Amino acid sequence: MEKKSEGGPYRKSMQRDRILELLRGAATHPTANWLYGRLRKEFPDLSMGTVYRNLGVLAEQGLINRIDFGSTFDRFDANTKHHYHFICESCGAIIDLELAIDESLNERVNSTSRHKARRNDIQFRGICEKCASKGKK
Amino acid sequence: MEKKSEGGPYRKSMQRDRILELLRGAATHPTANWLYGRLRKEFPDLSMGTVYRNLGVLAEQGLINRIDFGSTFDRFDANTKHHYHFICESCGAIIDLELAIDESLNERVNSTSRHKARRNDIQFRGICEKCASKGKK
DNA sequence: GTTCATGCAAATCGTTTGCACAATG
DNA sequence: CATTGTGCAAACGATTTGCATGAAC
Repeated sequence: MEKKSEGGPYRKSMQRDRILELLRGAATHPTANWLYGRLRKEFPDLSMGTVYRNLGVLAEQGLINRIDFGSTFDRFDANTKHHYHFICESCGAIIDLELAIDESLNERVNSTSRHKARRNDIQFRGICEKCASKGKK
Repeated sequence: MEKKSEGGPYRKSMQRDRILELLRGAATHPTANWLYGRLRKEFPDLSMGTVYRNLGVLAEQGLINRIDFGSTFDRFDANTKHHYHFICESCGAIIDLELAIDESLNERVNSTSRHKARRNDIQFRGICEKCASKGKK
């Protein structure tokens, strides 16, 4: 609802750079804890506080998005252009889809109700490519 | 990911009945805390534990759904048939839409990727009827 | 009466924050 | 050197759980 107006004059930090790199390289959408586990190998005494603080900064800079549906954990996404998600019901992965954004869906809302829809987000649920090929369920 | 297989032989309880009634009567999607505040008038020494436990039971029975996007709170929904949501960017309300479910969207995913989509959930964002009529930007 | 539901309080979990020190510009 | 970033630990807020008592069947 509110806007945190702006971002200060950020400095460079190894930890932050690596968090962004990991997020950019990740096929799915890591949790803070996954990043923490990953980064602790490079920064043995990294703290969760640092991970969260940097995720906050990166989000403020618009370099990543915080997404949260379903699970108890927040997940983070370095793909900041508008896109839909696929959630695998078998392995839990959250995958970015290439599918074009369909703005015309907004008009369905606007013509059948008095709400003014400006944007829509879709999560598809089913079995992801990987799980499907494993024949898992 | 996991399935909690089943629901035991539940007994009747005033508190649970009222929680379900309140959820059914609610236009938007209450949080546990809203229910707690509301119910404390009828059950002065109600505890949060009871609210959460009952929400869990109702969800297990398939009578309500737990939904959580965005906010820090879980919200609950007594409308268990598949439907899309509208989230007001002005007042934060989460509103059920009448809009027909569009299964054909799944096919777009299935033809452009190797994932198998079975279901899709859409959240529209914008300004709700109420806020729009108030002229609140 | 046996089992489930309750209220209470403590515990848990993910996330945030205060602080003193280290690193950046 | 002024300020931002860090690690640590404590704080936080939402949710969960253990336990003794009370209600449902």
